[in-house]
Amino acid sequence: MSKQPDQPTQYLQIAVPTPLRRLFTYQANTPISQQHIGCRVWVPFGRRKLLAVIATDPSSHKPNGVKLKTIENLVDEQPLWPDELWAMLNWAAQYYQHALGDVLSTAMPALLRQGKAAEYPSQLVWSLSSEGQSVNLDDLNRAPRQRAIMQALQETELNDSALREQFPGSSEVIKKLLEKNWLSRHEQKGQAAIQQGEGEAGPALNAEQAVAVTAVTKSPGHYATYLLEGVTGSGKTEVYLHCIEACVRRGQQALILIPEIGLTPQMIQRFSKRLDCRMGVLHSGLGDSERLHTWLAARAGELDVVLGTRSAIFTAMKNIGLIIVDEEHDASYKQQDSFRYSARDLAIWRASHNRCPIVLGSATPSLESLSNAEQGRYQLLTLKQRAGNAKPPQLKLLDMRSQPIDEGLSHRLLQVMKTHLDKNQQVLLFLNRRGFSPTLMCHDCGWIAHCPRCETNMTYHHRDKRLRCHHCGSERRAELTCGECQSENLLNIGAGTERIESALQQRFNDVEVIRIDRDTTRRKGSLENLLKKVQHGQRQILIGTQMLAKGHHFPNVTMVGIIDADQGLHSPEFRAPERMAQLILQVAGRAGRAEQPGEVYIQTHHPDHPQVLTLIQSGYPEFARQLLAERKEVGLPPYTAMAIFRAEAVDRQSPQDFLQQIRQCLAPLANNQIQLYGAMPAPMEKRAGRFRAQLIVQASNRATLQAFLASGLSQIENLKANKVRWSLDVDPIDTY
DNA sequence: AGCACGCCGACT
DNA sequence: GTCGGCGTGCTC
Repeated sequence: MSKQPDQPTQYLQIAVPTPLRRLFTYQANTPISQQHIGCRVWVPFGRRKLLAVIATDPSSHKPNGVKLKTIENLVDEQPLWPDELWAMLNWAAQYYQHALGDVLSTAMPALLRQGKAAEYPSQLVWSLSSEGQSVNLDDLNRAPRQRAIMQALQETELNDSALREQFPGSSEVIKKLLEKNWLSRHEQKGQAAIQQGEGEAGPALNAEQAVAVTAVTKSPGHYATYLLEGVTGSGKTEVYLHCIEACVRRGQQALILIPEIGLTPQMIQRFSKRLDCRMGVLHSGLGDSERLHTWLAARAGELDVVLGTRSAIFTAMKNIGLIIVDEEHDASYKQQDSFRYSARDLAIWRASHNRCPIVLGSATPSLESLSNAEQGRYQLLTLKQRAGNAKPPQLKLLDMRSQPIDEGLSHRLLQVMKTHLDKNQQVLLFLNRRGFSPTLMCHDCGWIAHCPRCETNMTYHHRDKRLRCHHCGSERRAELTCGECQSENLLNIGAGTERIESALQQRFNDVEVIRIDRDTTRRKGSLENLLKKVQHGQRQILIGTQMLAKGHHFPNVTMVGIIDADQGLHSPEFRAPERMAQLILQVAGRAGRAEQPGEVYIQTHHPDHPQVLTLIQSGYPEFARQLLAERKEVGLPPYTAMAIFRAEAVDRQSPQDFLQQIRQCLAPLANNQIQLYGAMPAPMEKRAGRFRAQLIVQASNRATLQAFLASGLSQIENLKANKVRWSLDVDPIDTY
């Protein structure tokens, strides 16, 4: 492209995908205007070519002191993002103190990140040619790979990626078949990710649900955050569906975020059954080209509803009218590496800047959201009634102190289980610890099997007699003798789900015991199979981890047992009690969904603990109120804003030394609104062979924190962190 | 984060 | 003599 002689050279600020928190100036070789902000460009960067984004207006001022390179080429004619989303991404880079180039890069569908055109991707689709259709498969018995491919294509045509996935390493075979003229190829627009809903009618709303729907839908075009607090089974989804229908009827789009859990397909199915509109779905199982297709369709306004997990918050929308965040307290909304954003918090920003309502739904809202509701920033909507008049489950404590205990199960718990099983009902037991036993110890000398890479015990898995570290994944054959004294007298201390399962199988030998945890659901489809078994069964015992807790319907479960409620009481994590309560109530919510009222038994060694008592006797809202009072007392979030600098290295000392340097950069900038804690070792100092340390920054509010971090970071970035990897986490959800 | 340059140990 | 270990420094 030739440059007009009368035009001064244009200089562009470019956001390059690198962790460096600054923009880079390039010369333009083609006329660029303000309209190009948000367009992708290829740029030379160091010794490589990177796909970057034009971040600001072109300027005719040449910055001095640096040699400038020229952009290679402009990829997009139009900006990738609508203004509102562009604004959100820029804000997020600021707020989370993350490099804009990196933020923009994570906000793009993978194919756009690779430089593919922002057009509906077409797929190569393979089918049999007319000649191929008349081939007799039995003639191909001596070419089994050819036969397999021909057979598959006889049943249905396959797109290129599916074909190569089903028949890995068969490109030569495919070439052969093509030469024989048995195959044909054509380009087809990928449509797979877009579904047309069926618009089936739902149940009538009860009074509380109707109130909630009216509140959310009454003033379109205005921002408000609604905290929809509804116990399990109270029909939050029904409220969502009505709000979405109203939004779509007005001709606007709805964005729905759901947590990253195995039941995404069920949720999708439920939505597509009910909603009579065009729905796009974004989840982890999707291929790159389907993702891009959905993203573009949403941007073009060809979708009415977009449903997806965390990263769906980056979906471009043409006319957004409603955002829903289901299970808003769920930790999976926070990205835990590189760009550590909270999709829930970004969703609130996005709603407020688009002047649309946002609904945060949960049976057990986060303390942040409850406090926002209390202070009038959010509007609280409560659903107390369970659908079909199901009675709320009763929570009962089982005092474990000086009780006879069999493999972690008290005799009282076993008795109650028996009465439920005798009535042909199902019992669900929850234990958030998989494997057989968390500790393998020598009875003679006290030696314990440790992880070589973490400062933790290894968990014994009985099925394959191996020790596994649940923190770093390292594993080995379980020792038969003590590593210190060669004694054969090794003890398994404590119990995980695998051990409970086998103990129950022995005790209730005529009852089917089903274990659901990461170990029994590793294979694709095995979770679905187990769930199906449970759905149709009766007189069964289910034993499982968190996987059981989230969202599934178990209509025949009338009793729930929490095997160990004490884990949350001793953790150094300040959110641990909140998490534990949310988990217990989520599990408790599995009981008594049908006509039979449910019973929930909670085993504890601390039946007098005030937190435990409050949760049992007064319920979650009161429990949360007390926790909030404590947080206020000691100045923890949500009453302060927090950020954590983390550092890790192969040696123990250098992470702490490096954070100490950071502290020295920050200390002079601090005032009485800022507190620094650390550098100190992380709660689990050694993990996966690396030592970790942290420095906590607390400020009286988010704006103060924000300004403080921004002023300190340029200096910090110039520190040389040799061998130390460091990161900054704004609004961390754990100090892990 | 990449990626190259650069300076010291075991190989053909 | 060279292949390659990873320390260090830079990226418009």
